[in-house]
Amino acid sequence: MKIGELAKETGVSTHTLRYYEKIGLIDTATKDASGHRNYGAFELDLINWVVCLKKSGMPLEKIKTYVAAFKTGDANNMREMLEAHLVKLHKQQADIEHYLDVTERKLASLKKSTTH
Amino acid sequence: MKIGELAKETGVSTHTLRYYEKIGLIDTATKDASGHRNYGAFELDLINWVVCLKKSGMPLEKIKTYVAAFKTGDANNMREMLEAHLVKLHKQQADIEHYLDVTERKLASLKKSTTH
DNA sequence: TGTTGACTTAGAGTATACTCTAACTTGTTA
DNA sequence: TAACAAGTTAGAGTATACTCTAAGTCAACA
Repeated sequence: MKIGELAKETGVSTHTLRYYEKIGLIDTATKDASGHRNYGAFELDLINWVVCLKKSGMPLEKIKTYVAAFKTGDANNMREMLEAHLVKLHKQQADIEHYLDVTERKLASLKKSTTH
Repeated sequence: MKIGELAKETGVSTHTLRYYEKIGLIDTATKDASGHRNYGAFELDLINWVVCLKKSGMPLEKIKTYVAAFKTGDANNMREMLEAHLVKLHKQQADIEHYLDVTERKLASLKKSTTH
């Protein structure tokens, strides 16, 4: 799989994929005969997981640490990070519930005041 | 209420409050005899609402638009924005549910592989 | 009255995460 | 074989949102 296809599959632009390589978030890709990056299922999974972490609010530096723990097989560290991440996700869930509540009440009072 | 107290009440730093004023997100505060910004319940509510929108992922530019609609009394625009925001919040809720699921499964498989 | 802490301004600096440009090479199709 | 799309690099530029600095003013207390 070339970089353009990986970009399509993951929704991450080719620019960003090269950027992730540059900052050391992902390993330097192996290159084919013509010097083009070559990716497989492993990279596809990795990028999708990175996207999942990033979208749930983890900064790239922390994702980098997680990926590094994965690469060195540091399961303890990985488990710790995932557990901390779960806690954050649960907090986000509660926060959003609260924001939904506040927004819904705001909207309701807005509708009320404009119909009278 | 002076800027330091508003900062304490809202959790937004004095630097950031002045920044919000500078970018036009909030109006230039009235000043007391010694030139210090003076805030009341209205500003406290406004900043708390801004924090709520910001924390639920709305960029400052959009918040600015909302606040502007509020100032001009454009209830239609406000309602539209709030409804769009609710949709986004519901999407976020679903996303987080998904991320929780993925993370929990990741953690479970990690624990499994390290205990055997 | 002196010192401490909070306030003021304009403007510079920082952090995060891209995003784009220029100049070039390679692969595929008409 | 010409042209066009997609790949390569190093490095510059952008967007968002702060965050801090310098130099000064003001208010309250010992």
